[in-house]
Amino acid sequence: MLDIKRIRENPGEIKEKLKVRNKDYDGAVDAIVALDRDRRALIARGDAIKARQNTASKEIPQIKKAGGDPAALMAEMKTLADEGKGIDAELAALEEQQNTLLYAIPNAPDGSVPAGADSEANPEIRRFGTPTAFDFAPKPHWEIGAALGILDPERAAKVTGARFHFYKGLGARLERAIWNFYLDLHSTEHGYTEIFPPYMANRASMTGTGQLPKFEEDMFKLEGLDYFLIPTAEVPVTNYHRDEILDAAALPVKYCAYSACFRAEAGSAGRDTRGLIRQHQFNKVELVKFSHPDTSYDELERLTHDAETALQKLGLPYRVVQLCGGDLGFCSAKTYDIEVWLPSYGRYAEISSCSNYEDFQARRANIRFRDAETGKPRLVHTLNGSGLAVGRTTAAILENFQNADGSVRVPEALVPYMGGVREIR
RNA sequence: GGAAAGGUGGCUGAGCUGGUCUAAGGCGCACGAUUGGAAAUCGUGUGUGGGCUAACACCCACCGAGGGUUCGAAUCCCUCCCUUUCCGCCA
Repeated sequence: MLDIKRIRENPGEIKEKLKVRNKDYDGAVDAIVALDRDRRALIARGDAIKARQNTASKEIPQIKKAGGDPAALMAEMKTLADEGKGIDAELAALEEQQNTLLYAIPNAPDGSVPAGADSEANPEIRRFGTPTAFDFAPKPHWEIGAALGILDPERAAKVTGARFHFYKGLGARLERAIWNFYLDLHSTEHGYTEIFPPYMANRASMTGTGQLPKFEEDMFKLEGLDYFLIPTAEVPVTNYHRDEILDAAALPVKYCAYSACFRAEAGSAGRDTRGLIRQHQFNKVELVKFSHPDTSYDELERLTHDAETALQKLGLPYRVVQLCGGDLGFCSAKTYDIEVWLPSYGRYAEISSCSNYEDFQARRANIRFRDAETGKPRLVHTLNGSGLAVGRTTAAILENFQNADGSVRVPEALVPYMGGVREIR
């Protein structure tokens, strides 16, 4: 969430920044400012009562000790206590209203974020390679997978339901090879510490990273427990340091994590219904950084390059776009999407999203570092990006490296992970 | 899942028959004194969040979390979470 002090002191600036998102938050900002004024007045009244209670409760034993009767003072205390409870209740109500509004306001975009309504307006930053050319009619990955007997959505629909897949044989091996390759790349060459997280997280964690309270319908919740299946490893890995003060000298703290990811995909009915692109369960390697505020935008550039390196090593053509205001995620101040060339779609498709959340998440999750100069705790900046989505990589490999006879070439970088297999046929 | 014992500041550890707790003592840390320098010793300080401030000062909250009893709760009661040990189950 945004800093209430920042909103209080400069509501106009916040309103202007939020306008880049192509939505109007003026009303919400004004409401927060008004609530904040009432709330602070109430705090002052409540604190004054508590101060009186504190002094009086020290006088009572002294009066008793001196042989006096504290009845009058105790009567005053009784009325003070009742008054204090009334104020506390009023204050709690105001705070809840204010938090509801604060939790519903997205992050203020960075100054470099261009205006724009949707993904059509995302500027392209750079490209690697060129869209794959074929001298035969290429097939979509779901047809390739079915023909090779390595992808089986039909049985997954029987066993579970729509938007699930069985991988089989070299298909399963390929998927596993990809995430192992990604983890090795980032942990050994890019300096990320490998983490293997729980696949479920509690409500406090989901609130800390921003999935809750706004996006509860997008997640799978466990019945009878306040646990949710994680939509990304970002949730457990970022919350790993929730309510902690990190050592400033250790920044940036960098983690990479493989996990299965679970998304309800409410609202995407009918979209990407075939193939591996949009599943309820998919594999992903996530990169997470906890950065000093002064260097977080440099860290975003590096993180994006780290993710791109994986595609370069695989030889997959891609491009990097910057998300415009209307396409920017709720928590993000700036996001680059990496899009891999997908022949069946005839366009580039998202395979990674790299974002600087600044202190928006850190404030919710209370993740800080101790400032070397002042000795005081400050909020870190959190960043994350896919490094990369595994299922979509499998799809991209099957499609971009398919041969006329239906076989698929295994990228050189993955051959060691495939036990020497160079071709899936 | 059952039983028991616990959760106190950066760490350790007392308090837990309600009011000198404004949370002792120790360790650690910071600064100062002492010293040629250091160790040792002595002294002072040492959290987080919030309110009000130009700032200091001052005030409020925080003893796992949330409620309750009371004029007053670290202390008593209730619910939940977590840790440890034993039992059960289990990969």
